[in-house]
Amino acid sequence: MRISDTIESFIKEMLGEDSSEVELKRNELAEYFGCAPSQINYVLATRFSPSQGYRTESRRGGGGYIRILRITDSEEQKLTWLVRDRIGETLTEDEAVRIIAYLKKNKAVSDEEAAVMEAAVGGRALAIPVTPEIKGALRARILKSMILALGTQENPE
Amino acid sequence: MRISDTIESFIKEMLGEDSSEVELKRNELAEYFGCAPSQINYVLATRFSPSQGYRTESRRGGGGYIRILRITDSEEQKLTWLVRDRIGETLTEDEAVRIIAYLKKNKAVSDEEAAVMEAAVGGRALAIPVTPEIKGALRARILKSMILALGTQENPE
DNA sequence: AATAATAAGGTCAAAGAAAGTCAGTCGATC
DNA sequence: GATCGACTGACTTTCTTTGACCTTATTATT
Repeated sequence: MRISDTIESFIKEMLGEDSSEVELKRNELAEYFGCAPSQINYVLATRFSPSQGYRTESRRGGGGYIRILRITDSEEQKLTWLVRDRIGETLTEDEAVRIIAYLKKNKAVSDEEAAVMEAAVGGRALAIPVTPEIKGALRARILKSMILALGTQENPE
Repeated sequence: MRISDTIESFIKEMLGEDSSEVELKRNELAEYFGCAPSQINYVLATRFSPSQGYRTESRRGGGGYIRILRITDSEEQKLTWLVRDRIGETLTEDEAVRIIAYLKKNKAVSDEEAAVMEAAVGGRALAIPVTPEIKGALRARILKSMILALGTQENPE
């Protein structure tokens, strides 16, 4: 039996029914399973990557830890793609605001990110002598680019 | 459990709801938590820095103290204003990228926020039939708006 | 008043405690 | 026999904790 699989099961057991989050000590776990600590990282990388529906946080130093989180309901990415398809060639400011609010509500972006995005497509930013058509197109493109940047930012996979 | 975290909570507890200021004795606190006095300084440095919305004053000698103050409109903002003044009426893509890198380096924005910002002023977003002049002005305005949004946004602590 | 003693807090470097990285070994499979 | 997944260990980076020494303020002494 591959030890990686054992560790994987163990963690998934812990995540189990209820909690969608588990915290562990890398060294303890490694000792428990009698393997190299770095193997834990291997397991995380191969079995708990974002594309597999998990996210991990960690901290080094004294009292360090590794936290594994199940990405809850259909994952930011899906939202992202959906929204991206919903944005056409042009966009009013109102529409943009609504879309950003939606992203925020669904935890696809943080409050800060949302603020940045709104600023980028807001009236102040685009107060410039171009036709309304161009402005609309601009808004759509800027928002798309930003959302896309978010999506491709994380997860080196 | 990390003792630094315990001390952090303790202080935040004291700051609590109402008071935005708390005064304490370094040695007393250290003894109370059974740690080296200098650890208090460590906690202050890592958890109550200006960029985290706090400022500290202190005094040595007999009757000395350490005072911790929550800051309302802050230091980091200063960076923000500075940069904002540095951005003129127009901006090339290269300049924008450099400014964003600067913000990132100074921890004024996170990696994600930087990515969003770059996307907003990047070539893809602004690939639209307007003159280079307008594009430059647009870039400057969008970036300014976004940075400004950051400044007024934060401080949920 | 000048000085000495005492009572704080500040600094910094070093040690310790985790976790991360990456290149490379080892089998199994194709 | 080349490739792929599992696994390891040496090295790196990050965060925490401590202690020895420094600076500054107050208080007591002459």
